[in-house]
Amino acid sequence: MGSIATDDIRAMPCYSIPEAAHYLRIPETTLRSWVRGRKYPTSGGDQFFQPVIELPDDSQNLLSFINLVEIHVLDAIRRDHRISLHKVRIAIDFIKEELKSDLPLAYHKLETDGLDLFVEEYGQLINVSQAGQLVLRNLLQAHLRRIDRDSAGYARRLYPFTRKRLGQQFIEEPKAIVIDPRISFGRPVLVGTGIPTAIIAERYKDGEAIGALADDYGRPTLEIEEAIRCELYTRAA
DNA sequence: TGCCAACACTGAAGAAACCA
DNA sequence: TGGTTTCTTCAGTGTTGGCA
Repeated sequence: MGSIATDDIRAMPCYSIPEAAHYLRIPETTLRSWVRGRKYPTSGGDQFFQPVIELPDDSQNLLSFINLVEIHVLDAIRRDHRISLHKVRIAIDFIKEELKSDLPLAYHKLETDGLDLFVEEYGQLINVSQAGQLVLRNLLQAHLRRIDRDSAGYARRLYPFTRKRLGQQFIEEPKAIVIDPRISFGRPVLVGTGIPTAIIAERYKDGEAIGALADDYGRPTLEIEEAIRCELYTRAA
């Protein structure tokens, strides 16, 4: 059975909704709906949109690192391939049952057995073509490749996307930024260092040149640019 | 105490999916 | 095919907490 201890640092609530939305480049309101649900008006009165992601503590609006990974995967399924949330819920329930895991979106079996199960279930739900299944598979794999796992198969590190999405171009983005709950309180840092991207972006905003920052930290210019992109991304970008 | 920023909540609109 | 429902997003308002 796939589950994670509640005292595991990865299951601790530590990311606010705006913060998680920023790191994962998802509209804040969408993320809020996914984790808290929301009511919406219908002709027969208000209905409630059920949350898709379960927070570690319902009384706090804080996400865990595991939630971050789940949303990273959900985002690939939902937004990049435009699968309706209704179908996503059905497919998630299906793989949850098949994988015997409470956290199917954050569990390694999604990458092995689950991906095919999901594609298979998704195919049954909407009768997707072989070509469509291949595209879905590639997109999901691109997102899953950005997750490092421990020996038990649970997400240990996440390499968030830092660039604006243009079709499938983002699939080959460099893994320059990492979110690791054991480093810098789980805030994004340059890979292989403990240097928070927020510090780099702050210095850049204060007028320091990218080249100077690269020299100062002894890191390639590309990494500094990725750090700045990660932090200074806005919806208008 | 008042100001400000960040966050939370919700109405409304529009697009997409669903269904008879 | 058209009405209804679902979902996403924008925009506006309310709340809360930090700070001078």
